[in-house]
Amino acid sequence: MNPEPRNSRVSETPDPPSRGPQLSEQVAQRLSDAIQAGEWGRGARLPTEAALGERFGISRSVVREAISMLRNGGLVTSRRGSGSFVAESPTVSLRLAIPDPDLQSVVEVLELRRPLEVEAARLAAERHTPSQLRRIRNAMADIDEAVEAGLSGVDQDLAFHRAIAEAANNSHFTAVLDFYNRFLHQAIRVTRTNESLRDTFMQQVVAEHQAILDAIAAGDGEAAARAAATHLEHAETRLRQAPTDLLERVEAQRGSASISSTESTGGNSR
Amino acid sequence: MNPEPRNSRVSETPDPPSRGPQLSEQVAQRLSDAIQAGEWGRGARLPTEAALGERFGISRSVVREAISMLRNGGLVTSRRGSGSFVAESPTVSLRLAIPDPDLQSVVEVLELRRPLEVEAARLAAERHTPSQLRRIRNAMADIDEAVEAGLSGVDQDLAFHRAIAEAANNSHFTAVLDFYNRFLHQAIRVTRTNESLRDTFMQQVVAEHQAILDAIAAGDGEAAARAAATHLEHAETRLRQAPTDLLERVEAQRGSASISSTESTGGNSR
DNA sequence: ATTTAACATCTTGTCTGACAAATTTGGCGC
DNA sequence: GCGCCAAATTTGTCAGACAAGATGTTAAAT
Repeated sequence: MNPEPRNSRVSETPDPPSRGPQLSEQVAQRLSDAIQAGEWGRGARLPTEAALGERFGISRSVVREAISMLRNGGLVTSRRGSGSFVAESPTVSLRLAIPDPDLQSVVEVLELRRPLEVEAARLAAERHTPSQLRRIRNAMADIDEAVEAGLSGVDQDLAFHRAIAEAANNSHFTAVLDFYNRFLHQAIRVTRTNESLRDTFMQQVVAEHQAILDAIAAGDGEAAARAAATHLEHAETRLRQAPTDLLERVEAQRGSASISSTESTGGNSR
Repeated sequence: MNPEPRNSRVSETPDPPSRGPQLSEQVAQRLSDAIQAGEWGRGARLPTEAALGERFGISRSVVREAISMLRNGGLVTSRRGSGSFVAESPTVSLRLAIPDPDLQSVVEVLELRRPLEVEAARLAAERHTPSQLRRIRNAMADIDEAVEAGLSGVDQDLAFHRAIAEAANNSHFTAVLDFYNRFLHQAIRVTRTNESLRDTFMQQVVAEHQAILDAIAAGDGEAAARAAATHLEHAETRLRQAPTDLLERVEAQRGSASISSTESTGGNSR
């Protein structure tokens, strides 16, 4: 029964929501700024949704959307019945678009990965625990097994490299390598499943893997680094040898499958 | 005493929302899964919020929250009046918590950064454009300027390293280094502002920077890599020389932020 | 007096309905 | 076919209500 414009209710507008792109985004931005300005310290409970709505002159829905953004950004956490809190450990996030992979972008990613894997191999040689070394060996055996079973062995290959990164005992290596693995997964698979190349390649790959493993087992960091560097250089060479093939296959796959993955919401504990 | 499910209103439940942690999260997960399963291809418009609500047996609010999560995760985009669409280029995200910096975590990050900066220096030597070299020189001059002005020069120092990463002409290097810079910013500042150490340190730092710059300017990738490696090893040494100082300062900064009762069971599920 | 149990209150999560704003669609005249 | 306008569609925002869970207070019990 009140067809008046929606903002006439505010006799004294507490804060005129400036017309703009997205109201909830503006609010999220202002809240984010306020948090980083230290208005509420780490772990502090921030005002209730109703209070924030009044403060910004908006409805609770918008406040909830804004807080949802901050929550997804890792800046706040919410507990039902209790409130929303500034995160104890704010997070920064690095995002990577996953377009249709082309040779250029794959090469760029490999360029970044190479020094990381080399260093990871060096650290793994120096720090690996017995169980970690065992896991690397198992991963290598899994590759053979998968290949003999006629599979591409891509997942097992990635698992091998991941086991090495784990043995470096520095979680950042696994995190970054996992991150870029999501990007490389498809591209690697494309080259590896190329039938004509697989047989000759696999011999090389196995030998190179063995060299890395031996160096790590021997605790020789320098040798492990060299072996890893060699392996990755050869991997790039192998990739470059089948560029047309790569592009063909990618093109064929474009229509149906959307390659991607985002962990928008974290893992469920149960 | 009557725990009748709140969904008794639905005579035929289209899809019983299983009891769980967060309803909207479940829906977001299921939507994410459906997208990755290819139910809707890239750029496709997904069903209206009302339709999704009916499909999952939930209200539009929850659908909106779920879609909001996916949107923040870079998986979908929404256009008012038009609909919500699967993103053309989905993204993966890497997240890093920024706790109160302790020596251990800083060292781990530096361990990851070192091979990246070394490789970036090598690539910069081989690929830099004249304007990029100019920018590196300017950044180095800015450090001196800032230090003479009594500032810490931290921002200028980071800008110097960033200019090198830019000259590598591989965007992933700048992205990852920027990412970890957010983490290191505070820690570096703490050590650098240590008055007693600054004078002697700055001479070393300037000399090491100069060596990197000369190698890059000469186009000598190997020399640039060596100079960068030396610089970063020394940086870690300098950091380790003032561990107590670091911890002191960090402790001093914690006071301002009210650290309320830390729930033992609290933890963070994400 | 201390511990335990019930209660009142507060806060976020979800539901429902409505309207606003922007886009898409269809029809109409030409 | 093309341009223009109105209607239908869809997301964004508002408003109010209840449910679910957490917190703090009070009363009871030992």
